[in-house]
Amino acid sequence: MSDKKRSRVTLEQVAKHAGVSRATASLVVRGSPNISKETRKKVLQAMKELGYVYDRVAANLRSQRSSTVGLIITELDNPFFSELLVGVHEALDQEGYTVILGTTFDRPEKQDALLSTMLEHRVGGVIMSPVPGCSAEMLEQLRQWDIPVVLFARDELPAGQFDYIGIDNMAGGRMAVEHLLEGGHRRIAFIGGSPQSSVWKARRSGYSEALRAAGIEMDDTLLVPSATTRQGGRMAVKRLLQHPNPPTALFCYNDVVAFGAMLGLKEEGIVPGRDIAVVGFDNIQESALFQPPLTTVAAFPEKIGAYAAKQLHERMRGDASAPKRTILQPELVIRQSSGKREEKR
Amino acid sequence: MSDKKRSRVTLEQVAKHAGVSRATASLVVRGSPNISKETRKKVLQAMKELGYVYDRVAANLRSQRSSTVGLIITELDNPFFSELLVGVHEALDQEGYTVILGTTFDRPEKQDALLSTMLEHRVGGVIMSPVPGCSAEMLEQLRQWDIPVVLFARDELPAGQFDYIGIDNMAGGRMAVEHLLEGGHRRIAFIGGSPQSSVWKARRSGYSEALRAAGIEMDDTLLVPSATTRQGGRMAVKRLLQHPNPPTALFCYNDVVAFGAMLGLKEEGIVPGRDIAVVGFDNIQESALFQPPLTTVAAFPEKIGAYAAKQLHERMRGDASAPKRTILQPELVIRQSSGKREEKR
DNA sequence: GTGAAAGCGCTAACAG
DNA sequence: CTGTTAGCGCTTTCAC
Repeated sequence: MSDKKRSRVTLEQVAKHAGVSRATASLVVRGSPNISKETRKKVLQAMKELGYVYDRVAANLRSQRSSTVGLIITELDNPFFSELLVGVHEALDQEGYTVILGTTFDRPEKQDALLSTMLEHRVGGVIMSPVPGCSAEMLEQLRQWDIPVVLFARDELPAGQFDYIGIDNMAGGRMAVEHLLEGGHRRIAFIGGSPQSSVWKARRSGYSEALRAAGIEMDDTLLVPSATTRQGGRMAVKRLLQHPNPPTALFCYNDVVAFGAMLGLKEEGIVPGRDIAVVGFDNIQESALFQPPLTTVAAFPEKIGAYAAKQLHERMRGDASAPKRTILQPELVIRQSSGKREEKR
Repeated sequence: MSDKKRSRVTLEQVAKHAGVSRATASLVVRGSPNISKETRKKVLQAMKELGYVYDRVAANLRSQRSSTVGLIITELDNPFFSELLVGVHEALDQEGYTVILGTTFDRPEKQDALLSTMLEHRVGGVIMSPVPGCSAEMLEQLRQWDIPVVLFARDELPAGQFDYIGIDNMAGGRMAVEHLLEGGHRRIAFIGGSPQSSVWKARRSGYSEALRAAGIEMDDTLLVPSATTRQGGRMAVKRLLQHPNPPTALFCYNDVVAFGAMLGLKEEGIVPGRDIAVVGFDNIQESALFQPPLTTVAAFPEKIGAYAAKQLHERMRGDASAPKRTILQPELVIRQSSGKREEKR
């Protein structure tokens, strides 16, 4: 908390300087059309001379509106999320909102704390990627408070209560595995990620479904969860290599895990894309540049972010219709890590 | 701007419910010690029952303090900046500040607009990575307004006017080039980045100095600026390959450019780390995982961010000493892209 | 220790 | 078109 007390030039002073009333000056500031050209000019002049800065906080307090929105993200070190952030942020910015940023690092307490802080700061709405295990109290409070909340990228919260923007993770998982099946693979592992998360469950369903459709029996020993990091992927692969009957292909929870996995493979002298096929998920920028370039399922983070911003904007403008789920379709991007020779750009 | 008008539970209501005055309730909320245990309990109880949420905005307005700080970053798609963001954000958060985020995309007008918005939102201070060509007016206004501003990562603004945290780019450039010289290279190009930027100039000075010290004549045709992106690095390399007397080593403006450059080289059948040496700058996470792993100059983004946050905090607490420059020392991280066989971890 | 009154900088309603 | 009055939710004197 800052200790400085600052003296602001107030509208009052501007008004006095321009020889009008405070109310008139207020109208000018807000660009009301019902002001004579001359008065406006006088006031604008006075503002400039005095170095007036509009006090949006005071204005919001008085008018009971808000020009800020809260943006809660889980982690920034995964490029998927920073791309997401770019998308939302840019869109919100364009709508004229000021964004208050919060990072949960995937900790529920942190998320609760951030939501509280944001309420205290009178945000007009919140866009968030929820952590698994979000406290019920907090949700209840949000609902009571009835400030619009848009979820994105993950839907850990009870479905149907809030708007949600995300991609079809199940379809994505299916696509990835079908691609591997087409490549002739029969033993396909699903590695990385946390089984508690809704996203993991969805991708895993897609995986299972594709295998089932191909008449392949599920082998739970090929399910190797891990931290959602490079290191996690690396460890998962090492464990998998101990397997008596190891897989010939890996479907990775996401691209970051896939990078880690490929790193681990290389360390063991196994060449991804030749000795073993690897598919990721997200299509973050690096995936095109990794060696070998990563075959992956594109999840369009920036697009998701932009949609989420748009949805929140509508809610904040009064749209009170039932919560809406917007599900984008993922796309398979075939590169070399899955052993195919085609290159799709 | 949200249209919703919300009804908040006010302190007044809490006070009434608890049978005390508003002032007393206020003291309780802020944890004043001069309150009897009993009264406190009553008030806390009332707060809970009514679902009271503290209105920090109203409080700040009245007390003329601020609990928010503005954080202005230039681009998020470069991991260097997202790592920087993590560092600052986390530190600010720990000090109890709420952060308002802005992205300039390296456009001066955008930066001006963001600063204005932040002033309007009564931020108590600003941490920013300035764009080249920051308007003089804005600076003047900031100074007049006299809200603490801490610059980081880049110092485009007139030196000595604001606090600055960064690394020694010149030393970094020198280290990179000296390393290449030790590898026996004589024709070393400096590619990527924008010559207008202070960072570019500093790295370039280090480059020149190292060459001069080695008695090598500068060859300006080996200076190939570009967009600070992978694509930029890729294009720069392609251009350089047309050179009648091409370099045997590349010092890249930063890691992202280096990745692009290596990509471009591979496309031409040239193997970085064997046929040509490549050194980057920043040491972002990916650089350890690229193929070949990138030799680079570590710039410690998270550390810079944390320092910047700390510095701002002190200013906001009233430290009025002269502007301070904090320059961290970079470190060379040798990996395979520069042709050495040692691996430093 | 607690209460009453004033006011942060602005907007909203209503007069004129 | 412009001015007057009231008050957003809180903190801050200053009494008691």
